[in-house]
Amino acid sequence: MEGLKVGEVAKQAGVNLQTVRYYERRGLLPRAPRTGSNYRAYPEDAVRRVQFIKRAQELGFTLQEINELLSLRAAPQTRCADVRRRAQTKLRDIDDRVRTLQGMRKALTKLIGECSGKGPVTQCPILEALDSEDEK
Amino acid sequence: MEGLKVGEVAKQAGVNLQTVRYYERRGLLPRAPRTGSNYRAYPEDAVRRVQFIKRAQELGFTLQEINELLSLRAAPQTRCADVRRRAQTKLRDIDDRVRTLQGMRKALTKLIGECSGKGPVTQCPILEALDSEDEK
DNA sequence: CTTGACTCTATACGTAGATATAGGTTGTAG
DNA sequence: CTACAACCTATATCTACGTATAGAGTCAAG
Repeated sequence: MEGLKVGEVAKQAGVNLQTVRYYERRGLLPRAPRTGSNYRAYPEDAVRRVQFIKRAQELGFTLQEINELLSLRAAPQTRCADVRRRAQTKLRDIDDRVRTLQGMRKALTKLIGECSGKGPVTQCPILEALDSEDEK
Repeated sequence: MEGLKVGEVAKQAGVNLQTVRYYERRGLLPRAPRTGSNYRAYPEDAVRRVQFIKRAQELGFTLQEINELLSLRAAPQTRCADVRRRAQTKLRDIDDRVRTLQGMRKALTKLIGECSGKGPVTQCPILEALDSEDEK
């Protein structure tokens, strides 16, 4: 029989069995075609898709947002300008996140530097770094 | 009376009143000193701290992780090497997130480029971008 | 000295995102 | 044939993170 069974997808993607079915119900995975005995038969790339979802979640995207990201391919009937507009919105969102993370990154680097030095680290450099972000 | 009342902190930080108290209970905000009538009197920087928490949450950090980030100042008795080690762990975590986001960023940029061009976009470029990330 | 907006604690409820369980079917190894 | 694992649907339960409500105290304006 063609395709992966739900347990195989779950195992390969490193998630719980129920999670895969849950994603399908939520529409994050396309509804898998069924075998004669009503078993789900997933295409190979379902595993990649689940892994993508997990990664995106770690970055703070909700399942709803992830769905939007995943839908950003141009479906035949989708107006190109629309896809473009939505992609640009997502792009701005991502850039924001990157900027904030780099603020934190800088603060941590500074902390590590100071800490390998001599003096005591008296303040909370992460808070400071993000403050200066705000002010700039 | 010195300090901000809980409602002022909440308003200035743009969060619900209960959220501030909740963060205090969870240890994300230091327990505020109380006035004679048992009102919380927060220091000015409580607002910044709440804002930091919110930002970090949007980036996918749990309250537990945020607490760890906020604790990364060197308390007088904290061993410097320990702070350093923890900061480096967080730094790696942040770098991972940035890398994944930049993979997505690239994919979206590509999508936008293709879409402003002529041909139909048949695949899901976000998935593709992250795949190639994995393979490299 | 009352009224209204704020505070307190304690407890209940709500939502997102899973994860578990119950009761039943299928597929395969012995 | 039997047993056992993996599957099905439906429903219940769990965790993290809030948010709301109840019942009572505080404070400033009129």
